[in-house]
Amino acid sequence: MENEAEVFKKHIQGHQLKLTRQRQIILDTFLDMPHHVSAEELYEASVKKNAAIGLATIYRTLHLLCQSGLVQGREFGDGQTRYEVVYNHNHHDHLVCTQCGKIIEFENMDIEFLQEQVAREHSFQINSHKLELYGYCQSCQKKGKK
Amino acid sequence: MENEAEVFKKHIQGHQLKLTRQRQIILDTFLDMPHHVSAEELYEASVKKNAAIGLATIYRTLHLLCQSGLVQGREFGDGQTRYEVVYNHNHHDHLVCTQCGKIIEFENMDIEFLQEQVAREHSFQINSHKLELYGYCQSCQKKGKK
DNA sequence: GCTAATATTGAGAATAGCTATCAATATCAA
DNA sequence: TTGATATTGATAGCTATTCTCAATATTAGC
Repeated sequence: MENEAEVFKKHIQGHQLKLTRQRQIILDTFLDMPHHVSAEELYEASVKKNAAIGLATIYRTLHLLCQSGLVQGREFGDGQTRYEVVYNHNHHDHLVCTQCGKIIEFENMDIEFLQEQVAREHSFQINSHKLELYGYCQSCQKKGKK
Repeated sequence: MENEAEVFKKHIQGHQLKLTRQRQIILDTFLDMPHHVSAEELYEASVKKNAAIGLATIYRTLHLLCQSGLVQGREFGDGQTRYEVVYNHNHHDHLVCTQCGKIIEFENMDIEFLQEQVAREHSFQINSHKLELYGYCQSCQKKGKK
């Protein structure tokens, strides 16, 4: 099984792209961060490692990572796209706390199955889906009661 | 059972707001349009009825309609928010064709039930949720095969 | 039906997140 | 090492939406 860096390298080589210092730094930084980082957060973390990286390069590299199948972007309603590694990870959906912004991942095969069924009923061919449950996490519920 | 205009009027009166000509025109226009219109589309349709309406007022009135519980906004990944009437409508989710943009609504109580269950497992209190299935509708599948 | 207090308006400036542009630079196959 | 070319950072541009503000419309109280 290849690791993430190898997958990326293979994608680069297969598309007459070049493996630059910036791309390596950005990928390394991304892999070290928690899930669901925004472009801005990745930019700040990358700049700490190497002052000479532009925001545009962050966006360009994130697109590349998505195209290589390593990463996927999601919008959780706060206006900015957040990115997470999908390579070697099971598909999952999210619980989003609208109070503190916490994001919890969950997997549920029964829901996935029912989605397929709905699609069949409407002769729809599903490529991807997005399920988010918005509300209050356990600790924000407690805070609300104070 | 109150109609939409009455619900809106009640919301206006209960919040020391004023029932203006523009707000009435915008609500009427909105109710006459199909589901999932964008602010821009509503703006164009409203301007046709009365040339002196600004885009800012459209956005402001849409916020009001959402607050009154009549309307809800959704983002389907094309960058703009689309609005639909939720008052007097059952909750539903969407199949979105990424080729032609067609949006099909569906209801599925089993999925809703499983969502509640997931929330309970994570001690989460759900306020709302969003489920979209992206792919190709029946006619775009056929076009693809040509 | 007036009038005064105040909510609302339209126009355009401002903002946020992201993408395009371009001259300078780094990469890499030969 | 070199030369063709992919990439870069800085910044201008873009789109959807929100903010600002002086002018105007609405409405409660008389």
